[in-house]
Amino acid sequence: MLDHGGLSPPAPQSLHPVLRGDSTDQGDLPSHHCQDHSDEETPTSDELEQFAKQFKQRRIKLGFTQADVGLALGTLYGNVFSQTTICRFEALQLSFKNMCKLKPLLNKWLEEADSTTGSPTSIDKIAAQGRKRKKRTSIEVSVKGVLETHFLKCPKPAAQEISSLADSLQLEKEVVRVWFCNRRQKEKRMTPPGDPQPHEVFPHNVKTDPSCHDL
DNA sequence: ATGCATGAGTT
DNA sequence: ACTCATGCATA
Repeated sequence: MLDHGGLSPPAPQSLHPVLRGDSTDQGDLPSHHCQDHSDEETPTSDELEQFAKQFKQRRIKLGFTQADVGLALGTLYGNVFSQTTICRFEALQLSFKNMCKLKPLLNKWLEEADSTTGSPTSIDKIAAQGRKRKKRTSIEVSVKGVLETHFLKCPKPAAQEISSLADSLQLEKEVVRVWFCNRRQKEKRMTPPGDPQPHEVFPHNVKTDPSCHDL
């Protein structure tokens, strides 16, 4: 009988076919049956955008920090997340697929948080990572500039090129390699660097042919 | 809020 | 060696 009066306001759902023809399929679920549901299922980038915005607003209104949410998700469903991840979700700085995966979780938390008026959020910490993490290498701005220039020229440099670059910049080869990996990931985000709030511009995957030619 | 880093899963 | 999800440490 009708929809359960949960907390879903008449949100304007802009349904637009989000089709991207990139080589590497990210989060394109094959819709077997043409039965579109109200919520659930793969949302569009626009929906994610709106959800993220509302999520942040409500979160703040309820007086929770990003870290609180991440922890709550862990104690509630077993999936602990860091402040970083929550922050990136709100800023849409994750890949489309990743956003889709986290949305249901955060949505659930929202329901609980605003439904439960003053609930004792039992916090539990399960940190046990005895690993020697390398200290964060601070790359100079000038060096970053050089790297960016190279990235524009060739986002996927070969191992040899990385070696040369690392040598020229006086950096560890591994550091340079990781820098390129991270840079590529940035490009794959929903909110690509350089574009504040486009309309529906998805991160187009350029055909990265290994034809960076001579050096 | 963001930069560099790790690790599991792929190609 | 790369991608992808995720986070410690830091700005």
